[in-house]
Amino acid sequence: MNIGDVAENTGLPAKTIRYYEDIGLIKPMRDGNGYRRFRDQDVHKLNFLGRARALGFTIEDCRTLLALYEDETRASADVKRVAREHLTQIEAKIADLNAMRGTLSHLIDACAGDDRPDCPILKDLGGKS
Amino acid sequence: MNIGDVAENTGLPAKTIRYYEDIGLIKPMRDGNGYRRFRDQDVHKLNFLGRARALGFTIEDCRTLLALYEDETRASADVKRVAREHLTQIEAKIADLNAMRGTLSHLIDACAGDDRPDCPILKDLGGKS
DNA sequence: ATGAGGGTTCCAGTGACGGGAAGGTCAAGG
DNA sequence: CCTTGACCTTCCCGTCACTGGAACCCTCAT
Repeated sequence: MNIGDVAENTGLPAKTIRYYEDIGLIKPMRDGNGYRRFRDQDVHKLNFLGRARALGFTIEDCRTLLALYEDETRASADVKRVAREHLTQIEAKIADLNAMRGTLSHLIDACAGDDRPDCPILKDLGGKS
Repeated sequence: MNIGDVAENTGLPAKTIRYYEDIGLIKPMRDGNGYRRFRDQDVHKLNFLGRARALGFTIEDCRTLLALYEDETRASADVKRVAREHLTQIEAKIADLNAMRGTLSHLIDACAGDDRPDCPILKDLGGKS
């Protein structure tokens, strides 16, 4: 399989696939003409990576998870720890965003949104609360 | 005021303040020795920027908001539009993160987290659901 | 004179790619 | 045989909002 077919199959852009090779996540073979040749195992890894990235894992987490995936002697505790730490990050981000949303929607509700200059949003940002 | 005092007053790192000057958000004066000299209006702008950034507005949004802030003839509708668009982005992000959190916590709950290799997290990422 | 503690500029790096240039390869059609 | 168009390759720059660090200047106290 060439990179275009793999891109279509995995849903990952060709650029991303090349990037993943660059940083050593996958190691496809090469044909005589220099084209990358992807075996099933490469495609499988890419699907793994795509799903892990979709769950928000960083590339370094993905590297770790992939290594655990390939290691038949892994302890599931190691996987779980990585996942739990990531979950903690996600929850922290959600909390931050919820705080922003709360403040913002409050301010938006208070703003007339007409052609007059008075604006509680700017008033708040300006510190005159 | 020199940059160090401004940094302390606003809570913004000196590096960030220099960056904001670089990209034209503020235009502090210069002393004879080349040091930046910040007037109250500069400090005020920086506080504005700090608060807007804390609400998650992009730098370009901040530029827009600052321009509106300075424009006595603005329409609050313009401010509100910027804020609403940002709120939409935030809500989209929250939705994404909530979806991730749901899947992740599900998988984490299903994982024994012991020294055995069996792991529903990896099984899911591997596509064998 | 020296040292500490400001300040300055400029360059490189972050994460995870995306855009685009310049060029090699391949299969099909005229 | 030649061309065309769709692939593929590498390489470098840009993103966003900074952060770190090097190399250097200024000021004041000892």
